[in-house]
Amino acid sequence: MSELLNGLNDKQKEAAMYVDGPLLILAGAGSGKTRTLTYKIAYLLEEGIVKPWEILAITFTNKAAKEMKTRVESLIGENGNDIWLGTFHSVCVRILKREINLIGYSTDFNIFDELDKEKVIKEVLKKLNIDDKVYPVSLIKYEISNAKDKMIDYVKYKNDAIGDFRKEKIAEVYELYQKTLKQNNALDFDDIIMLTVKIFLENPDRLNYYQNKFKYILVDEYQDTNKVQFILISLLSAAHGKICVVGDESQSIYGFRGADISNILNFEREYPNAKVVKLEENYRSTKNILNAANEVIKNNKSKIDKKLWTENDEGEKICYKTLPNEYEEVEFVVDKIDEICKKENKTYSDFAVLFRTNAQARVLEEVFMRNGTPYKLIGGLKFYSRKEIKDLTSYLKLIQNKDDNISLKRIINEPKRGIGDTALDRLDILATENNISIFELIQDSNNLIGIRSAGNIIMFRDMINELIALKDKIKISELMKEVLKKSGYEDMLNQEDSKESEMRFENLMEFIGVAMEFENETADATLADFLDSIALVSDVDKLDESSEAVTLMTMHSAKGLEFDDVFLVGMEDGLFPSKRSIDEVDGIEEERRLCYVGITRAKERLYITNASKRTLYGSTTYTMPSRFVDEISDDLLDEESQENKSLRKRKSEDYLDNEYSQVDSIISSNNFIPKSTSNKSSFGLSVDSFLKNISGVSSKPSYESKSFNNDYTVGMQVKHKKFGVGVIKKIEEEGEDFKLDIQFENFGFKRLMANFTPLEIIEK
DNA sequence: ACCGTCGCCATTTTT
DNA sequence: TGGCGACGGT
Repeated sequence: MSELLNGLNDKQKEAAMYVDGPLLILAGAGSGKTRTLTYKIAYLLEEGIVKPWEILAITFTNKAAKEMKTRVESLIGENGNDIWLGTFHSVCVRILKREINLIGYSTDFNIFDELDKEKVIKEVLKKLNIDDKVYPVSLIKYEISNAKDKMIDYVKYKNDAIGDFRKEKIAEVYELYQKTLKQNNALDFDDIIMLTVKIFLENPDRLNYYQNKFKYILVDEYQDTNKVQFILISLLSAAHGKICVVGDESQSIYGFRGADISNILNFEREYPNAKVVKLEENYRSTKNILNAANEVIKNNKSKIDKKLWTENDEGEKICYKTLPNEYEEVEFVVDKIDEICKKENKTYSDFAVLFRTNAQARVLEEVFMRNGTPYKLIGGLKFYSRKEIKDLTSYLKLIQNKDDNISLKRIINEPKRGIGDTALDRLDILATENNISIFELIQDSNNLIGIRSAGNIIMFRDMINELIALKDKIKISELMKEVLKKSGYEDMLNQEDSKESEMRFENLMEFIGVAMEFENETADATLADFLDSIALVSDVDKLDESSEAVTLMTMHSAKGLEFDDVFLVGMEDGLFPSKRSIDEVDGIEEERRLCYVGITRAKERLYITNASKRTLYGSTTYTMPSRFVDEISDDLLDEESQENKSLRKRKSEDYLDNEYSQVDSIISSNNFIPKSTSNKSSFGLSVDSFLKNISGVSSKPSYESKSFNNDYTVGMQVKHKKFGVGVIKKIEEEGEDFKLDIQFENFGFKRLMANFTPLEIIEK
């Protein structure tokens, strides 16, 4: 036997070496799952059991795929590139690029993101004269996506809907939506998987080819696979059954997206000869943290019998703290981080703050910035959904795929070229009538007779044609620069000459930088490849562990990651577990699994916090601690936290009896605040400040307001009382304030808010 | 055609 | 709270 596997424990070794048939690895959090998978691939290759290109390995994120690839390479040498290693989506796109013409799409296809999708649905609703108040876009999006996850195309959906008026309506939308996508030669996320399966089902020879090609299949995070993904994997492994899936049902947190936990629970039923290996030793966390996780998850009914243990130390007790409001909650976090950093030899990247909803991110950002604590926020405002990035992408998508009407509509009048809605509507109708794309329609100037902006449309068309001619002659990054020049986008931003337009331009430059990086990494990089790659990246993929900053993200995004010290913030019933999950039995179980994921991210220390009063979505409420906190027994908490726990329990009851009703009665009995209209009183006082006046409680701490300060310029030398001398590298507008990126001589890079930071200007 | 303003609405998680 | 669409004025 090879020495290769010496780095594994017995169970891991057993899992790595079993390659004869279906294998289910039940891998608890922190049990060395990725390690086992990596070694398994290395073992397969080194033993000569399969060739690299005969391995199909599917991970949950691109980042995980990349990591695995490098690790395999460092274990066995240089041929990791030939392995088919990627997410379900990236692997399927790769297959579709070869096979999609079998189902009547062309290989130039574009991938539509959520925004494109919504646009199409809105258009369809309008065309079908369906009221989007009765059938909201969000609902339809969800219905279509759900159907596709279950392999239900619009024909079947329509059949199933007979007799149900509502469903019949939705079926109509689904049908036209799908036809529109096809006409645009575009796929949405769900199509990528569903159509791949469709090709296999309709073309046995193609299925056969890939069945023979992939002699060994591995799937990571198996608990998060949905029905179509299950079918895909089953089809591909049907011939030889050489399949290894790894997962942990306790970490299944994507049920809302169609992930089907029964895929993993019933694996042994699907594959009766399957071998099962349980990895139960945890290498990540202290005993206290692990016990807390175990205590929480044991309240779930549906789980496979499995208990994590560790030989690590007990570690510190868990800290549970309640703060008056969400601002002070985060201030506590920031102070704690500073305190630990000072005391111990830790860097900011050892910390993570995890939260349930993205809406919480705003306060986190505000307080971190004000305090000068470097942070990286994952998710939230996505780079690729910024207007300017979407615009440039739309140009590229149209250049790549002339049938993409959605992209064309987005940019035909961006920058403004005097082509308005009336003209566009006419083009749209005409194109639909002739069954061609809008871009094709405007190739013939005769089609534009009678349209006032015909001249402008012709100029637009010629410009795009020129860019199309350039497409294969120059590099992607060069093409992007050409687009910005020829389209007048660059001129538009220059003319605007505001802080905002400057920022937009910088974003575009950053985007071009991404393209350059792509060109360097990928041999023969085509525009299509680039567009696919940006459509399929997630925010976590871009997480840079090396940069010294605290990671702020949702618990969902945190899956698969680990940090020394973890803060779980906003642990309040209604927020976490979320209000909407509380009624559903399975809902609360999924939330509990999410909590389990959150807790098990921590290696050394775990902080759990909540605010007794929280303002979210514009309304302020008094909160109750999360039920998950109750599930952690007292002996795992430090003394102060135990007190807080019992106090808070009583206190929240008190709130309901006394304080809350008191405040409530003041509000309702007082004529200052008209209940029906808004939360502003006739004196312009918000409920917040009103409450502050009567009770001395405020949800936002008040800060001394300084005069509005935007005297700073890039390159200026400044002095901060804590960080000393530094140079301003970047200024970004942020509401009425400015973010300043400053490189300090002794304290490194910081991001500060101009209005909250006392800075002395040393030199201009 | 364009731009600004108003009011309504939802509001979990995302490959 | 804020994002988005509808509407109306220029």
